[in-house]
Amino acid sequence: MSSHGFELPLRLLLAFRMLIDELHAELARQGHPDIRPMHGFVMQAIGPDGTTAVELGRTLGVSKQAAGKTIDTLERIGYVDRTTDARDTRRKIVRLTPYGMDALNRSARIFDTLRARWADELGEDRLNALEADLRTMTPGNPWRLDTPGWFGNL
Amino acid sequence: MSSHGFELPLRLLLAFRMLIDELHAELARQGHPDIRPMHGFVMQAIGPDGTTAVELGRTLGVSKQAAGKTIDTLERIGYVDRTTDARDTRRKIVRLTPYGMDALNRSARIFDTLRARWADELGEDRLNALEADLRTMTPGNPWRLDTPGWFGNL
DNA sequence: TAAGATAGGCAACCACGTTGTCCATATAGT
DNA sequence: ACTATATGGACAACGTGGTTGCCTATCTTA
Repeated sequence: MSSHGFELPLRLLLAFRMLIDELHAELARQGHPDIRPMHGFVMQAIGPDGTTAVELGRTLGVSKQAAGKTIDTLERIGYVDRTTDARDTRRKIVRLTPYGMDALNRSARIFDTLRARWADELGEDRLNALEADLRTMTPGNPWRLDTPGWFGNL
Repeated sequence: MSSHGFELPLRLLLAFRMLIDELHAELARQGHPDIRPMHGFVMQAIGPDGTTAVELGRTLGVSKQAAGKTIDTLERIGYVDRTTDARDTRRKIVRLTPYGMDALNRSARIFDTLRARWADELGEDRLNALEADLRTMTPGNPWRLDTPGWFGNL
C-alpha cells in the first residue's frame, strides 16, 4: 500500500546498527573498549600488507587528508603504526600492530557469532536468501562506501 | 564458514545507502536539492502535528541542543518554522512548512517506487520475506536510532 | 510565594569530512 | 644531467552533526 516503502531503508539501517552495536559491545568486553565502528572498517581496508594514506583514501572513497586523520587516531590508540618506505621516502606505510590484528580477528569471530544468532532466529535458509537478495541489490565492492561518515559518532 | 559473518552488516549498510542515495538524487530532481538524508528523517519524526526541540531530541535519541541545531538548519532552508506556544511561552512549536510537507510526500512516493524496483528484481515474495526477517531482527520503534550521526555528511 | 522542573539557547569542544596550500621526493622528458 | 611534473604527506580553515556545561525565562507544585 501507500508509503510502505519507507520501512525498508529504516529496517536496513536498524539491522546494521544492531549488529555494529553488538559487535562493539562485545569488543569492549574483550579488551578493545576504544575502538569505534569506523576503525574496524578502516583496519579491514588496511589489510595484512599495509597501505599508505593516499591509497587508503582511494580504497575508502575519501580524501587523503581524511584518511590521514583517521590513521592518526588509529596510531594514537595503538592499532596501527607508520614506517617510512625505504624505496620511496615520501611514502609512509601504515600497518596493523598485533593489537590491531587482534581486534580484527576478534571482530571476525564476533560477526560470525552474530550471524549464527540470526540463523537461529530466522533459519539458515531464510538468512541465506536474505544475504543473496542483498547481494543482488548492492554493488560488488563492499569497501567503497563512498563518502563515509556513515559510521557516525557512536 | 569462517568470517562469512562480516558480509551481512556491510550489505545492510550498502543497501541502505543505495536507497538513500537514490532517494536524494530523485528529490533533487524534483525540486529539493538542499535536503539531506538527516532532514527527511527528522521531518518524519516531527510529524504533521509538530514538536518541540526537547521532544524531538527525545524521539531521536539525541540531546535537545543537537535537535535544536538541526531545527535551525531546517528552518533556514525553509522546511520548518517555529512558533511560540501560547499556553506555555517557553515552548516553541516546530512545524513543517508546505515545502517541508511536499518533500515528505515526495519522499514517500519515491520510496515506494524504489521498493517496487526491488520487488521487480527479487520478486514480491522474496522482498516480503526480507522485510519480515528484518522486522524480526530489529526492535520495534524505527525512530529511536539512538545516537544518530548515522546519516553522515553526504 | 518560594522552590524546583522544564524549554530553549549559548559556548566550548570532539569526530569526521571537505578544499586549498605547501614541501619534499620521485620520475620523465629534453 | 637538469628542469618539469606528478605524487605522498601534512597543515590550516572550514562545515556539519554530535556532546556537555551553564544560564535564563517560564511554568508547576509544595
